[in-house]
Amino acid sequence: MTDATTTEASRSARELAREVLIHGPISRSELGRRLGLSPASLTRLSKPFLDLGLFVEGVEEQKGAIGRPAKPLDVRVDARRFIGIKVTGDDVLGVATDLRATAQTRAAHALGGHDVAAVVEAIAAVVREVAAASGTGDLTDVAGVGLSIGGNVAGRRIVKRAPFLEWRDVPLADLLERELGGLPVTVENDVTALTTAEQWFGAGRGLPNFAVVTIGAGVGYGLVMHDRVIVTPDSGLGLAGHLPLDASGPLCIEGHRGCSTAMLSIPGICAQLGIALGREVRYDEVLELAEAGHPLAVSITTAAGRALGRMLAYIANLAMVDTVVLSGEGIGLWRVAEGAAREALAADRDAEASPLQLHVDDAGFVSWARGAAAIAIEDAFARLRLSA
Amino acid sequence: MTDATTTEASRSARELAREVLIHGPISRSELGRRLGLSPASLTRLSKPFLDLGLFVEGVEEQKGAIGRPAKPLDVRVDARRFIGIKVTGDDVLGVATDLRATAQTRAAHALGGHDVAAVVEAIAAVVREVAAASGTGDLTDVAGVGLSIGGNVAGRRIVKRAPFLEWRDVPLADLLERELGGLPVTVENDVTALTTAEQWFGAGRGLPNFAVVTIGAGVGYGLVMHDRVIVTPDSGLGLAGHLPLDASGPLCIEGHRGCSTAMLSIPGICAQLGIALGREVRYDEVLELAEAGHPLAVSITTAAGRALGRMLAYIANLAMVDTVVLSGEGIGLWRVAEGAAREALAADRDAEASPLQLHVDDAGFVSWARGAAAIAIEDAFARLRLSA
DNA sequence: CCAGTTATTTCTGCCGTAGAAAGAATTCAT
DNA sequence: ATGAATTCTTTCTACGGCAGAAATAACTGG
Repeated sequence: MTDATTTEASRSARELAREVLIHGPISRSELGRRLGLSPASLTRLSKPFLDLGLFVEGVEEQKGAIGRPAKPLDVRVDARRFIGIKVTGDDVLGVATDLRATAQTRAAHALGGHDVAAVVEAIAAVVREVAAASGTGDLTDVAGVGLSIGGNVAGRRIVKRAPFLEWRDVPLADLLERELGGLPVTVENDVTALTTAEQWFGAGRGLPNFAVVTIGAGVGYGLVMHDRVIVTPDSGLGLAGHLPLDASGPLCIEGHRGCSTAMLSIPGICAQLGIALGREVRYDEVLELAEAGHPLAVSITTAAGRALGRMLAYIANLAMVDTVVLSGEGIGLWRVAEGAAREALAADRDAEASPLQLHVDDAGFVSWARGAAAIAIEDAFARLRLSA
Repeated sequence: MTDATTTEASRSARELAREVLIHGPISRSELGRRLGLSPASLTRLSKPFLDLGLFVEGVEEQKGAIGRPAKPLDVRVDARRFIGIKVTGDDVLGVATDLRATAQTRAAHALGGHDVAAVVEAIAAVVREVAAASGTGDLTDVAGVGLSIGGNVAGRRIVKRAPFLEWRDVPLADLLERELGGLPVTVENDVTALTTAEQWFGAGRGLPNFAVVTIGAGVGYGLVMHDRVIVTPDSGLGLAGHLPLDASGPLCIEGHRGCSTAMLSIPGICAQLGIALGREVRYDEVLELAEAGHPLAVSITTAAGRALGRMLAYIANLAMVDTVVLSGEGIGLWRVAEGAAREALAADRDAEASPLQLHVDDAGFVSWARGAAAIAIEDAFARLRLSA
């Protein structure tokens, strides 16, 4: 794979690639300031990326400025294609993306069961489907496949524990690479993957420190500090899913009263209204009823908003971040509960403290698959060899 | 100050100094492994420190090992002296320390009021007193003075806001440097300083990620991630001082029910028992009564322990650390409330999660002054010039 | 058209590091 | 005891990455 004239990307080269991916188009002189490098170094470092066709020199914009106009560097977003897949207990959702994890096509398959071979086959089918619907339609020009999964993942290859799939120690990357003829596959915890996507391409783009809260089947939590996504051996255990938020709230399935899952997750909220109404309710319906002013729905979503606000206060005060990104397929709650959340946040936070920046990523389910693609992109850059 | 043959310490030199300070005595080969440098580099980098007399080559220990025994590097702890000062609203406590912030002498003065000039004079008096009682007794061979203060500090020189002293925008470092004849003075928030001391010389020694919780006049919180103490513009506002921990707890002075200050601070705990007994109680007395089984004291300290356990769970889950250091002059609470705290921690934390490591620094008030000295030491190393 | 300004490239030298090999100080086996 | 093996440290040399200076380029505004 690696001939004699290529070498592993240096630290500076990797930082350059990251900066252009996140902030491009961006001029060499601006890059020099950000990375603390001289203009000379920028010329040298960017050359191999231009030669490879990964970077392009954009046209100078910004008229009116004095002096020679900059020729900003940017990634050629269609230089590579990636596929991101989110696997839940019920289905497989896939997207084909460009180099900035922008989804171009999507596809989904329902899962019949949790048998490993069957799931691998379903994933492979989704991969082939989204690949066929994008680019040349050929799998061979896909640069990588990312897989995101709710659970604990080791070394980006092995699923240690996935409660929704009832899996333990499944070498998913190996299995899928075999199935896909050697295409590089990377597996990561879903919240970690989504956090990476927000950091590189989403609402946390370029921020050195921020947290991510996801609302969906459960409540997820991710943290970025010093430009790095925090991954611990406990990542994927959903430790932020059972924070006590409301001493008079309902119980979750594990018996925690008013915990984040009971108060904020889609099943938690649906169950609360369902019990009150004596029938099953869909999540969309809860939100619609709340918007229409239905007293029970309003009461439940307002309590959820207050719980979310309190959770945000805990995060701001303990993780010491000034920005939180809200995402997940259940983030529609924000539409009806933003007021209650902001009120509770303000009550639990010092008046002199700098305000917490909140960003909502409302792409819903696609965000998860996009996160998987971001992991594949990160991996592809880590594998990159540049000519000397 | 800087002659032509000296130059600013390189990144590797600074990392070497830090590693030896934290882990010395330590052999060059072990240092090479830790810092990712070749043995050759270690020889080169450590030479200027040996020439300056800051490092010594220890005697080889550890018999029984095969091969040439290592001559471990260590800092010469008495090569420099530092002074650390903690300023509260009521008094000034100072210690003289060696290069590892080990306190050798101490002194304290009560403050009559909060007038800036008077406080500066009191600090200077404490500095002179501890200097006179240690080393040569001369101020001139003190390498630096560190000051730690409860409040918001800018640029390690200006006190932006110190509620206990009722100060705003006091250029304390400048004032004190003038008073002390140009001796370098560094000012830092007390929790940040204490956190640095724990990281370099204390219970968090060498850990890349951990949190610090202090119990004292208030409740403090510090965070270390990726080997760096997290400092935000909000540091010193005491944001973790009003976390809701017990919905049925007492109110704090700002009206938060069952917040960390109400449940855990020395005044909070004394007030609870004081109200119940109808008389003033000292903190020591509360702890003694609780140890003796006094029902009210036990009830109050047990509730405090439960609140502390819950706070630790929030920290572990949201700051994503696996270690917490407990410190502060009120940490004696741990003696009587450890059981309740650990129980509450376990209840709020997933059974599969890795256990939270807890370290108690029971040096009490001296820890605060030691923190100030650690800041002075950190600064002295940052100022260091090495011969080329 | 020319001066002023800013961006980028080319050239050269320096600094920090690694690699190889030598040297040093010990243990272990015979 | 003596040599072999092992491990640590130093010396020497070469190289990669970076900065600084100067040259070149591309624009604005008078």
